[in-house]
Amino acid sequence: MSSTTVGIGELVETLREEFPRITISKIRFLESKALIVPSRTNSGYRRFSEELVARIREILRLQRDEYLPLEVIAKRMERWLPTQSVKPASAAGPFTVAELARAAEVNAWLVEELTRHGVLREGADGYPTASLAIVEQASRVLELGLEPRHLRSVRTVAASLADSLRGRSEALSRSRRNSAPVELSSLLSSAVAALSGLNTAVAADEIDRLSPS
Amino acid sequence: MSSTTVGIGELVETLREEFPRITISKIRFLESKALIVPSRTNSGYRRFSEELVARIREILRLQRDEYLPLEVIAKRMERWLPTQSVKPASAAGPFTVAELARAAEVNAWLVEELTRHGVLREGADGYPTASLAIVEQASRVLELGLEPRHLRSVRTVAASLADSLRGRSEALSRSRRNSAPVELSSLLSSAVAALSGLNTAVAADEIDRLSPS
DNA sequence: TGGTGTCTCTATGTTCCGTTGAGGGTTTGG
DNA sequence: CCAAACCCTCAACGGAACATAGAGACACCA
Repeated sequence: MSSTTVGIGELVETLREEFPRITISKIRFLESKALIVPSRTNSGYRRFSEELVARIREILRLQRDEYLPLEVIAKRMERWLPTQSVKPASAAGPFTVAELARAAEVNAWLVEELTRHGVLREGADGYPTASLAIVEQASRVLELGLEPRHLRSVRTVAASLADSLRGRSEALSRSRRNSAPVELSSLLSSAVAALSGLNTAVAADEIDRLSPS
Repeated sequence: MSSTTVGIGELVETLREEFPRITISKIRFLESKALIVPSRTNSGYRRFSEELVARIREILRLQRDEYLPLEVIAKRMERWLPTQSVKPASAAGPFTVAELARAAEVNAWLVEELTRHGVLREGADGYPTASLAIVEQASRVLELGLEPRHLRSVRTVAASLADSLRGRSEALSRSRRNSAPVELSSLLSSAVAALSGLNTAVAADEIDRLSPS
């Protein structure tokens, strides 16, 4: 129950490895912008849980690698990471088809289509929580004219990606000093960013192939 | 040879449809930051070619949708779009395997692997110019531990994407007042951004599936 | 020729992203 | 119990990026 927490000094010490320019005042600044909500000791000192440390890493990474303004990061993170520990979660699974469709504001048939094509996976007790984000994102893509069947391979890619990242994460964990669980989600973000660059390049080539200028 | 050009007033008029807050002074500002280099009449008036208009659209889109700072946009665009019309192009195809490997600073075997798995396509006279970007992006992805074979499906997705976008582009062109070729590359960027959101969501689900917390 | 469009250049404004410093509590260990 | 190290809040400051506005002058078209 009682997971470990660190103070702001130790936190910055830890983060400095990956983000050399981090400072205590920047952490406080992030709190002032409501991107993080550390807990406090009785005397008012901030305490940072492991979860929160991971969240901060992700915030810094989004800022560094994707140049996102903090406001946008805040919006993006509120979907899938708790500010502190308890999340009302826009909605939590497992879902039924109807619940999922309702939560994502799409037709039930879309959920079924996505399932048929393996984009969504249905667990024993229904669709897992992550399904909601998937449906939402998929519907954005489909607005562009793609068909659900075109999305089949997304699952395939994701599976190999996840697999290779797990391996990498374990390797990193072993090589580092000690604990530092090396957040999978952080690795994942980097990987997806890289993949999306590749997607762009190949799609550009594809367009070129079909209608060479 | 002599394609049409527009003045700065007409340009802003045109862009306002998609970017309501655009102003003449912002266009001049973009030029001052070297993101665009319009040609000039003898008397010094700016003239904007269709190509350049497309480029400006893309700049504004990157700024609006992906929140990129102008400096980053500049860097990103210098790869694949001409500032004006002639591009030195970091290198232009068609390439041989060796040339491509050299330009992308990778081993020749990687080029061959990528070809074997359909990520790269070889034209009659060699690898097309777009191949360079593909190899560069792919090598970034592979650093994360994926294997070339995992990238197979990237081409598949890109192909359906390109196909559906072409259809959409034609539809849009027809429905709009007149010319406005509706830049494929701009549509493409939006689509890839959407796809990358989906990738993230599915990969997160995949990680969750393998090691449920 | 006059009205509108465009030019350059300089000044001003806004927002984001922090940093600094004053003034004052807390913790730890010798 | 006291010093050194750590942490707190709050308000002021600062720089860079992103524009906007206006003055003064030339260009273009009727």
